[in-house]
Amino acid sequence: MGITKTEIFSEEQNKLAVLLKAIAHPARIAILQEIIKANACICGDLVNELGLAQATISQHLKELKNAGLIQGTIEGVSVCYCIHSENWRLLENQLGHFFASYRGPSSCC
Amino acid sequence: MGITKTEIFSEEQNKLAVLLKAIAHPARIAILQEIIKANACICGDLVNELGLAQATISQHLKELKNAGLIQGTIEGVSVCYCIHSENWRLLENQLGHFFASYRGPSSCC
DNA sequence: ATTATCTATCGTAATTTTGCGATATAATAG
DNA sequence: CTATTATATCGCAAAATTACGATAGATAAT
Repeated sequence: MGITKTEIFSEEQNKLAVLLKAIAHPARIAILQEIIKANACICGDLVNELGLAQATISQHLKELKNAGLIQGTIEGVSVCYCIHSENWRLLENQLGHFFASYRGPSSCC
Repeated sequence: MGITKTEIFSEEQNKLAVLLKAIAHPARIAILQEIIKANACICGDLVNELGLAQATISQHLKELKNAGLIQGTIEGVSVCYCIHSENWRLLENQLGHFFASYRGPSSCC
């Protein structure tokens, strides 16, 4: 099929999957790391830093923006991207809880 | 294209992306939550719990196993799956550092 | 106004993902 | 040995993802 059966899962499971999918690509991980490293936001610099075409970078940025992980403000001709701090912290917490919910090895395996 | 350009990214970025992709699906999130909840490992119970076909569940389990997030041991006719505690903690830490590397909002945006 | 620069979008092609029926494999039961 | 049960694999179809050239839109510079 190629279509995920979202109806049978909880809202929380679906939302977490969407956010994780947004990060689950080396280019988008690299973009996020660059944005974090530059602290002040960068923009088309990403095209120079990473070895991807401008259209590709723009598309990845759009996906990260759609997921709410980054936000962009127009700065003259260029666009300044930075982390959406609130959503970033929310995901950080949600993932923290998800991983911490596992409490050590069990009897079998 | 449809092919990710892994050559231009670091080993760390690629590996993290692979692990995140493994979790970035509601069915696999649900499977992991079930395994964690059952503490002692379950197996084909997942087919009953989630509303997916046996072949589909088996495929998701395979992906989680390939990513090293779970492990399965044969228990008679059935297979017992559980969290791979070491790899689980490794990913937990890696993600923790990734999210914590962001240190609050910047000047622009 | 014209030009240059930066970013977004469109269209397309290759590839991957998702889901499942059908079937194969493996282990236990009778 | 045969039947039963549990899981894995195969093959397929639909859909989503990835990447990029071409192009459009918007802003600044001359």
